[in-house]
Amino acid sequence: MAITISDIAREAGVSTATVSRMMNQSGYVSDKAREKIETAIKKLNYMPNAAAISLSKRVSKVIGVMVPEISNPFFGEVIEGISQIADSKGYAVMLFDTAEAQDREIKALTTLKQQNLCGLILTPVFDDMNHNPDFYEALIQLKIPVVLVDREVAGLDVSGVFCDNVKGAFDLTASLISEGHTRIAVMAGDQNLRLGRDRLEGYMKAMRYFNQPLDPLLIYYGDFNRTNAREKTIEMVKGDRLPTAILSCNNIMTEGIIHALSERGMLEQVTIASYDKLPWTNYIGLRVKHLERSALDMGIKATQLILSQCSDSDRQCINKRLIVEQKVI
Amino acid sequence: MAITISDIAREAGVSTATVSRMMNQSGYVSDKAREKIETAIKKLNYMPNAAAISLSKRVSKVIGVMVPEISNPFFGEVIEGISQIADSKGYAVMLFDTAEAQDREIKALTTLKQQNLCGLILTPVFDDMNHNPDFYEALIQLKIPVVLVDREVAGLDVSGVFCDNVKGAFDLTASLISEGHTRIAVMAGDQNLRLGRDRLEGYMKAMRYFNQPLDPLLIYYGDFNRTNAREKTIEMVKGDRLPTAILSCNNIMTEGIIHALSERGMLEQVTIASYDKLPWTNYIGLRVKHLERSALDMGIKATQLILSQCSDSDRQCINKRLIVEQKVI
DNA sequence: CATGAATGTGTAAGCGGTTACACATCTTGT
DNA sequence: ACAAGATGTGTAACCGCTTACACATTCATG
Repeated sequence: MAITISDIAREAGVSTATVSRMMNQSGYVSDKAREKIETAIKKLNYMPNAAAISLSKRVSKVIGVMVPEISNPFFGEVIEGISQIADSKGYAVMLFDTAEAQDREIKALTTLKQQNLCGLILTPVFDDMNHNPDFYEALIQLKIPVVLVDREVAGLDVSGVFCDNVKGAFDLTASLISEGHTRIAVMAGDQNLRLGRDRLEGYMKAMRYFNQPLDPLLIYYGDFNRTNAREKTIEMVKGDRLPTAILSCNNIMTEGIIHALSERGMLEQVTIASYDKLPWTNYIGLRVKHLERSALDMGIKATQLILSQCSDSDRQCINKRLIVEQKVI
Repeated sequence: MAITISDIAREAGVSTATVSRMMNQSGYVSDKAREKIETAIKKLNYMPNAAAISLSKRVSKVIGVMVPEISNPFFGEVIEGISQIADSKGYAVMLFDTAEAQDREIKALTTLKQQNLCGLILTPVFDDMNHNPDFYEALIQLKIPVVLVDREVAGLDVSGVFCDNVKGAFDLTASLISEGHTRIAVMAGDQNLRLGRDRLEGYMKAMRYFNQPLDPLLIYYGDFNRTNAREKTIEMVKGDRLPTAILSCNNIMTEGIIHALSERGMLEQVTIASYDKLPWTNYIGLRVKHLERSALDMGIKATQLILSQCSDSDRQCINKRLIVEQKVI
């Protein structure tokens, strides 16, 4: 059987209340008592039971994390950032992979609800409240601090760490234009996601801003996934008038695009610009223009945001909207 | 305030004990009572408090997962597999990233110990008990089911999901030999890890088995990391007698090797065989011989193992050592 | 029809902490 | 020297759920 607070109290010759007060640095504890308790804790190697604490305090030092795809390196890095901070502050991380599926998202939320989590870091499957009302209703009912990562949800008043998607796509497109490209195709992402719409908008904005013709035939609608992007690219290069450059709205689709072009032996003929980097292109000297931002940093910032909201006992904190830097490389 | 079991008991006109018995399908509950309770649960949308359950039962439906590097796609996939099974069985996953650092591993274990986890899936930083005695001592003291993934620890009597590293490296090497290669270099992994030694052994075994000369100058000691492998490869190709093939003992080092060869314009001249696949090579039509195994499957198997041990109340289960399939592609 | 087993239910004591409250004792300022 | 606050500590109720135990029924059987 594990050592309990009563064991410590007995060993130190004080009451459990005093031990508890000292553990929580709440209330008064004399130096003498403190010392005796510390000795007892060391001697018996006492570790408080998290469930008991959670039950009486109604919160635990556990942060919930929900991501739509763990094996996406972007989220891998985000989680790494979260884990770094959480670990160092003595918080644990409870992870849920929603696999981009709404039902798993809902299910995860119910599991989560039973755990007295101190906060939730979330990248939702859908960033539209109307698209997913049950989920968002349940989310609000949780009444715990929530921090969104990467996908902003219009109308949901919680903190978040995002990037400026319009600007990012604008900058990438502008960079292509400045290199003299005129026929620039875009592989847009899922238009059900705000982020997908914003990036497409950034592209269009740049085209207009620099007085480029906006050819609707150069707009391809992918859905952020690899296979689909590959198929769409094959379609794209089938015609006679090849684009000279392609803007890919995320790194996974970029892989599909590269795959398709490589199959056709056209990798040299088309310039690719990718939203988010693809580390491996560097290993083979394939220059892919991309927008770089730090997923690690996004994870770190999100965790700091959550922790500050958790400790803010009176819950008076204003929700913060952090925008991370990103630059064309 | 959340709905508790007493609310349900009152609503259904029974005692909390009956509600609890019905929730746990333990003891007798009449159909009449069962029905009334079910109605009450639906009506009030009751969700039991995990901390309370954990406190009274001394276990929770939470599986601990400790991996040395989340952003490594191999572990990403493992976690995905774990998450799939855990989710479907109503278990939550508590994740710890040890970042290949012993101190973080130890720290994670203490956090973990306080959580009444029902089991732990673990890929340790060091697979040698003597190398890390404190950690393994603490691990055993946990007295919960442990399942190792990928890194076997000699002398630690717990379940695990592994692959046959000697055989894998042997097969890869044999495949290179059968293609007529004679000067086959090997980029060995960290020799502090059993898995590193085993893979090197597989290479040597194959060379001997097929009567190939075993040139010690063809053995390079990497440490499973990319940058190091790149540097070692640059060294390797500097000399006059180039190897015709390189066996890389993991996929991360393979990236470093490809990087080095690509820089030198030698990618075509050397055949690469990699322990574990590199999905992206496929996108650019770069044929890299590799050993394929399913990380997803390893995660799934590990979770099933943990769950079967958790439910095996009398803890009489023998530890199982599962070996996953792998084949040269 | 008596009787022991099977079935069904409630009471109350935990699980390991937290914390309101009561009750000291020690400082101050006057 | 004394009231009033500051400091320090213990008692016991409570967090929400499980479960041993006691007590009722109902059922099958000789």
